Amino acid sequence: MSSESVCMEESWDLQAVVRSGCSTNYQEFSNIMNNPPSLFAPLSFDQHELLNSQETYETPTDFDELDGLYRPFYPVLHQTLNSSQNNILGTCTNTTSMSVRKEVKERQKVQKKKPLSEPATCPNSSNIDATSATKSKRRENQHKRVVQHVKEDGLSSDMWAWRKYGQKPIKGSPYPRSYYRCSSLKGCLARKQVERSSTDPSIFIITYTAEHSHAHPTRRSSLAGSTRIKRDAIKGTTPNIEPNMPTIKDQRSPNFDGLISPTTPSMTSTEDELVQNLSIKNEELLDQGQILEGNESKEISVPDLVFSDDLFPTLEDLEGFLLDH
DNA sequence: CGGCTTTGACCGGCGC
DNA sequence: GCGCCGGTCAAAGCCG
Repeated sequence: MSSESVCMEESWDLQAVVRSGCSTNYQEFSNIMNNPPSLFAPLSFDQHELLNSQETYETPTDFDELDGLYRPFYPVLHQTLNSSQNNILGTCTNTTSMSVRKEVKERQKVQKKKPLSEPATCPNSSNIDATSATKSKRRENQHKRVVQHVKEDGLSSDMWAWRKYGQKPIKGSPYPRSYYRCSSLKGCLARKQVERSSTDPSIFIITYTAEHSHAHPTRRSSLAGSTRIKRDAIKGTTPNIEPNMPTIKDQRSPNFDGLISPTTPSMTSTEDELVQNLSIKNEELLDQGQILEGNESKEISVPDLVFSDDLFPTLEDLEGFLLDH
């Protein structure tokens, strides 16, 4: 089956796309270079984003200069990485956790947090009408989407911790859609929808909306509840194949449980370390102001490659390495 | 006991 | 304005 890639972007923040996709991470590239891609378990969502985002670049930045140097590596890396995670059939991405952080902060300023599940993080938000905040959030979620088509075994490639909060039958599809929110951090706006493809039941359509307001969770936190999730994934593999749902109320049927719970944070130690290094390095760079987020951003932009600043302490070193290869 | 899933109810967007 | 539909809420119950 050929790869599918669907990108739903209705009012896309291209700048955010470019900035986020261009974030340099030397540590991760170091890991990539030091560890053959075949050693990776399925990559995280963010990692996958890093590896698929160069098509989105449009705004000329400092990255463009290096871009030409890095280009020869793209096919190689993509080939090897794709072969190592062929369970992901296609993806269209727009953001990474780096650019996400600022955007989420901005968003949190204008959203009134629900007192129970989402403690207020911004005191200034208290005077904002909750209804309008909900509206804007829904609208926003509708506009920013990342869609992945994965095989069933690819559902485990997402190492974020998700908590299911709803399931709805979707008109025109025999399979229900499950709704998940990030459970790693209260207040994280990241959402995930999972539904089985009506045309190819072996394919799951995963739609991510909003972004995580935090770095990748640690192994401990990301695995919270994974036992049950795995159990549910096993017990719930029978899809609902009743196209005409009995319309009782809100088109929801009792016992309407046809979709497996897709979140199985099966992280290998290598990937775990890689992700933690990525998060730590990003934090460090952010603290040092090496990664700027904004129109005046001067960040060094490398789409598919992430480098170790131990290996390449300066850009000259990096360019030298690349020219030698 | 904390975190998870389940599921009926509610809400807003949108098309007619 | 109305109804359909998708997305979310929240109470209840389950599980380790």
